[in-house]
Amino acid sequence: MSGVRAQQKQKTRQALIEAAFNQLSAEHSFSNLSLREVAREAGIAPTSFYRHFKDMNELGLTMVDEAGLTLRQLMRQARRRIASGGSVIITSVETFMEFIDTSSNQFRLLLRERSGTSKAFRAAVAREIKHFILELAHYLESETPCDKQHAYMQAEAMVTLVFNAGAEALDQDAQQRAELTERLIWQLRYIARGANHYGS
Amino acid sequence: MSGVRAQQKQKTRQALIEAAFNQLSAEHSFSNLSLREVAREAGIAPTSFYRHFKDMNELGLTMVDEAGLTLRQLMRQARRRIASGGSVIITSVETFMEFIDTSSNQFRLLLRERSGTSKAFRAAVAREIKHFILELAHYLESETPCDKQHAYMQAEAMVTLVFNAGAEALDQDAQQRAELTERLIWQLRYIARGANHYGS
DNA sequence: AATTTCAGCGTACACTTGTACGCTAAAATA
DNA sequence: TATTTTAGCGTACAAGTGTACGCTGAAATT
Repeated sequence: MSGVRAQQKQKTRQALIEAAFNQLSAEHSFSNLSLREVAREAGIAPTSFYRHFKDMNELGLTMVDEAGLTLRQLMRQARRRIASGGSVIITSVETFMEFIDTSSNQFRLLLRERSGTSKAFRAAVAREIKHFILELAHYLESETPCDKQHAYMQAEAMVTLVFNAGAEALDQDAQQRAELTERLIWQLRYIARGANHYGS
Repeated sequence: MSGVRAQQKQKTRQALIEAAFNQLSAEHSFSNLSLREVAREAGIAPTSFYRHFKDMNELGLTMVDEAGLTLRQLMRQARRRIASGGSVIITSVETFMEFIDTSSNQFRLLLRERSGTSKAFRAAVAREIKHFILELAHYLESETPCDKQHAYMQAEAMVTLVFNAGAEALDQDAQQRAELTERLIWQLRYIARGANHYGS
């Protein structure tokens, strides 16, 4: 196992994934990608693609997983920052905005495939987001005076708003983003306040 | 003017638009549509398409306008229902869910192109949504004890949640939708409560 | 050392796509 | 009535797509 051979295979597999991410942009969505172009950028022949993925679909699902992983890692980092004494809401929002900024193509993938044309894709993205919501709900339940049900609904609403703000931020400059972020923070406060009122 | 000729032209133009809407579905987004297929379903030769639209893009923007119009008409109807004594939140949500149900392809277009690959599309959808938000903000400002700024942020948050719930509802059966709707209504209450607290 | 496995290649094929070009017939205009 | 306008058609073409098939050489296994 893990010989020169398998190692090289893993390498070009990753090259395919990275090539595909590279080709995502504001003007290019996953469904616009062609197998041939991805293979070209990865430096292999079109037909060699099949040695790694059965389908473009399979590649895509792998990419969703990878983007989800990135997101989860980032939020773990956010939790560390919170533990060492930051505001929950502000730190989370800032961290998420960093994700939009540094991994915009990964975010774009999640954003678009959430309402894309493949049920499997939509399900995969929904799973990632649900993970996110559950984590936040768990936190809210233990740290605030809040019913379990209300904690979940609160978390769901918050994640929805953050995610959507991220989507808007993609098209904006620094100035607009700052305003957007400020509004978002207010909106999260509304929810926190409302949920605590109803859920205790 | 308005002779037999112009009338017929208008008719096939509408046929193109309807053909395109028909071809949208859970598995087929606008960017997957091909000029030829749309022309085929509309019953004209591919090259005749250009007599009506310069581009598939131009068709798409027209479709966004049409979907926005449908939405606006529906919400006007909602306002009438509210005026004759319904709960604001519940009536609005129900009306919106009807829109998802009866015009799902129009909704799908707005939903997807909001984060699609064409800046013009994104802007067009954003415009429709903003219109929506402003209307709601105006209402909230006059009917609840709420700062102008807070009214806007409240409206924005509410519209975001409703829109997103609609997106989720697309993949769900009646049972799940009912649960989703119930959660959504709670979440809107959170926001209303929170905004009224901060904005007065 | 002999054999098997398999990542990557090149060729080939059947399709689909957008659109340029010129024609036709009927409606509109003069 | 004679002329112009134009919605719609058919042909044609270059470009791009996914993928079937068989080969090769080097790594892995026996």
